[in-house]
Amino acid sequence: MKENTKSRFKVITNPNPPKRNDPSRDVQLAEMPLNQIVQGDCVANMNNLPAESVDLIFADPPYNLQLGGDLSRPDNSHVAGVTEAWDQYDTMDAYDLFTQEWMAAARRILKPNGAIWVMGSYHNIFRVGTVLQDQQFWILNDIIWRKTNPMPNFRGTRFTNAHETLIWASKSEDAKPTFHYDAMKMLNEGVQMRSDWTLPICTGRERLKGGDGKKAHPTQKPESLLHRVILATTNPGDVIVDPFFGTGTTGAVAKKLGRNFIGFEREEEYIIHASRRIAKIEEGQTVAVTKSKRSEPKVPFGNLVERGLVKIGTKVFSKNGILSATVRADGSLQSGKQSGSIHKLGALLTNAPSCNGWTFWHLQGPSGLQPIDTIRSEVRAEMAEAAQA
Amino acid sequence: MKENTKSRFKVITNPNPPKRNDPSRDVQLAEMPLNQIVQGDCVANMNNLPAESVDLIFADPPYNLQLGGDLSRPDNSHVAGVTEAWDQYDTMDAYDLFTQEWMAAARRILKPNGAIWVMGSYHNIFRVGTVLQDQQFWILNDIIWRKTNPMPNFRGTRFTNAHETLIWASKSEDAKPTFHYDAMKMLNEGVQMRSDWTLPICTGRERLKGGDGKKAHPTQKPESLLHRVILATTNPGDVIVDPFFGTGTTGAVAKKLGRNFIGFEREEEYIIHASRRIAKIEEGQTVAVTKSKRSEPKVPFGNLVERGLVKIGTKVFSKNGILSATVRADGSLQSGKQSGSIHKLGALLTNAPSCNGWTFWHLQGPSGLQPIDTIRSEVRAEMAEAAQA
DNA sequence: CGTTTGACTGAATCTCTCA
DNA sequence: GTGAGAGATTCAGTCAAAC
Repeated sequence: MKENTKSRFKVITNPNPPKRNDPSRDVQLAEMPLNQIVQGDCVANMNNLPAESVDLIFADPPYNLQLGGDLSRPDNSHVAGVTEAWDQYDTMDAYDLFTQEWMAAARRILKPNGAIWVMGSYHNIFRVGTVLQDQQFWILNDIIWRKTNPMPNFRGTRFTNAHETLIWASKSEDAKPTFHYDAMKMLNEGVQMRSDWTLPICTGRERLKGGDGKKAHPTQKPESLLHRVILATTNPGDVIVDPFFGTGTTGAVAKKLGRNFIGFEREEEYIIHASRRIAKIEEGQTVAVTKSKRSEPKVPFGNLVERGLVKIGTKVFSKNGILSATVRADGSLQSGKQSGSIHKLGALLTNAPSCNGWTFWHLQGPSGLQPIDTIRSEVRAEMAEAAQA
Repeated sequence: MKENTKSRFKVITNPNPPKRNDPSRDVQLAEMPLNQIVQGDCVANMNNLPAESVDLIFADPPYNLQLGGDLSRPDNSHVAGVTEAWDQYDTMDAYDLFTQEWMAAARRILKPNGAIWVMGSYHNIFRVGTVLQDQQFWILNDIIWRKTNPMPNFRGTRFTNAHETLIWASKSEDAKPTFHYDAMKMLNEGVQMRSDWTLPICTGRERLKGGDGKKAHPTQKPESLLHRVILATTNPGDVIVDPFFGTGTTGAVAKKLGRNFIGFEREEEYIIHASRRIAKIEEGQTVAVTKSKRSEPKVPFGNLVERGLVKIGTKVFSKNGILSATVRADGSLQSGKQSGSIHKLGALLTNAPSCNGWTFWHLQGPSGLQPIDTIRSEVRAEMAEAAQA
C-alpha cells in the first residue's frame, strides 16, 4: 500500500496513471486523484475535490441500514439517533439525511453539464429520487435493469424481485448532458435504446471471490451495466467519480473504455480487491463509437453549389416527384414565386412547421431520385480524408 | 343521470348493483356506494366511507408531467400531449401536499390487511413512494410495466421512455395482504411472476373514443394491467376503491373478475364514458388480454460486447478470412474508414443489398473460424434456462 | 376475397447556434 | 436574453382504403 503524502487524499492505490484529454485543465486535474481509489468517507473526500470538476457521478449507495458509522456528516460529527433503537420512521430520516449529504457533495463537484446516475431498489430509490429532485437535479430517464437471472422469491409471498432502478439526471433543467444516442441505437441493433435494459446479474468468473471462495462484495454490479452507462453518457477522457466504489466495477469499465475514474471507498478489503482487479485490465484503445450527424462538420447546401457538385439551375424534386424547385447560385431554391433555403422552401411547400431539406429534396440520378444528403455525405467523407492527410 | 339522494355521495351512475360475499358486513356495505361512480373530489368522498372498509386501493393519480412546448414527430405530425388542467401543479410542494392528502384518506378506509397500488412515471413516482413510506405503508414490490409499444423519443435526446412503475404496498409491515402466488405463476406459464410485466399500451378497439373520434381520456390504462393487479391481490367479492377513476378500467376489470368497485372521479365527461363502458360488461366476461408479437427482447450483437463475450477491438472475419473488421464498443464494426452494424458493413464490403451479419462474420476460435451467431445461441440458451429456473 | 400500402397514434419533462 | 433559421429526428401497432 503506497500512500500519496502530497495529496489531501489518503490514496491507497493508484492502479494506473492519470490520463488527460484537455491540457488546459492540467492544473485542476493535477489536484485530483485520477484513476485512484481513495479510502475514507465519500462526503469528506468529495469536498476535497475542486468545484465543477467532474463529468459524471455514478453512485450505487448502500441501503441496508446496518450502517452505524456510515452516517456521519462531512465534518465527521455523528448523526444523532444513529445508535439508538430505531423505529422505521427514524431509520428513514437518517437515510434521507445520509442521501442529502452525499448528494450535495456530489452536486458541488459536478460540472454544469455533468450528469449523475444513482441506482437502487424499492427500499431506497424513492428516497433517492425525491432528494435528487429536491436538490434541483433534473431527471432525464429512469432506467430499469431487468435481470435475466434474478434470485427467485423462495417463500412465494411476492413477485420475484427481478429488477433494479437507475436514475439518470442532469444538474439543471437547461443543462446539456452528454448522450450518445447513435451509439446506443447501434448497441440495440438499429432501434433506439429503451429505458428497460435486460442484462444478467454478475456471476461466474466476473464475480470477485475472497480467499474463502465466498463473494468478495454482496452487491457487485455487472460490467455490462456500467458499459452501457459510461458509453452512453461520457466521452473518452472524462472524469467519473464513484462515491461508493466497492470492488470497482465503475473503475474497471472506465479504464476499459478510456475514461478516468476516482473511487471513494471506506472498506480496505474492497479496495484491495478493486485495485488488483483494475491493475489487471488493459486500457482500451479502440473506443470509438458511432457518431451522431449533429457532431459532423456543418456543410451548407451552398457549399455543394460552389464546388460544382450541384449545378446552378438544376431541378430538385420531392420524393414522389410532385414538388420541384430550381437551384440558385447562392444555394437557395426557387419554386414559382417562392424561394428560400432547402429547409425553408420544403416547409413552405408542404405547409409544415419545419422540414429537413437534405432528405426532402432529391436529384435525378442514373438510378432514379436520390436525396441531396448523399452528396453531402460524399463531401463529408472527402473532408475527413483531407483532415487525416 | 340519476342521483342517489339517500346517500352522502353524489352518485352519478350505478352501472350494476352491489355484490356481497359476507352477509355480516351488510350494514357497513350498505353505507358504501358499491359498484358506483361518485362524482367529486376523491379526498372528500373517501372521508365519507367507513374506516377500514376497503380491501384494495388502486390509484393512478395525475403524473405532474410539466410538459414544455409542442412536440412533433419526424414526419411533422403533432403529438397530443397531456395538457389537461388536472395534471397541472404549480410546484413540487403542491404535488407532494396533494399526494399526502389523498393517500392519508386512502389509508384510513383501508382494512388492516388491505393493500394499495399506486402507479406513475419518473415525474411523480419518487414523490409517491416517499409519501407511502412516510405514511407507514410497507412496500411489497415495485412493479415495472414494460410497454411493448411505447411512444419513441422523437428527438433522439433520451432513452425511449418505455415503462411505468407501480408500487404495491400493505398498510403495515406485519399485515397479511392477499397474494395469489399460484394464480400468478399459472398466468406466467408455470414460472414465478416477475416484478417486470411486459404488456402493450391501450390502443385499438379497447381505447375509448369520443364523438369526435379522438381518445376519450389521455391516459387510459390497458385492462390487461388491471387484470393482473386485481387477480393477484384481491379475492372475489372484495371492495376495490379507485380514487382517480377516469374512464373506468379498474371498474371494468373488477366487474369482469367478480369484485366490487367504488370509483371517484371529478370530470363528468369521463364518468359518462366509464358508466357506459361498465354497463355493457357482463360479469365473468373475459378480459381483453392483448398478446404482443414480440415480448422478449432480442439479443443484439452489442449485447455480446457489453457482456464481455466479444472484446472491444476483436477482429472478425468473413468465412474465407479475406475480409476483416474490428469490433467497437457500441457493437458496430469498423473496416478502414467504413463502419456500421454487423449487417450493414457486411453488405457494404460485399457490395450486396443486404447481409446477415450473424452468419457472415466469424471469430477466430481454437478450432478455426466460427460464426458470431454461435455466441448468440449460447446467450439465448442461458436466458431461456434462467427463465425456467 | 386476400394482400399491400399509407395514414395515424401513444402519460413526452424531446435542438442548437448565432446574430 | 431572445428570435430566427439550420438541421436532426420514430417504433409498434391499428385501421381503412387501395390494389
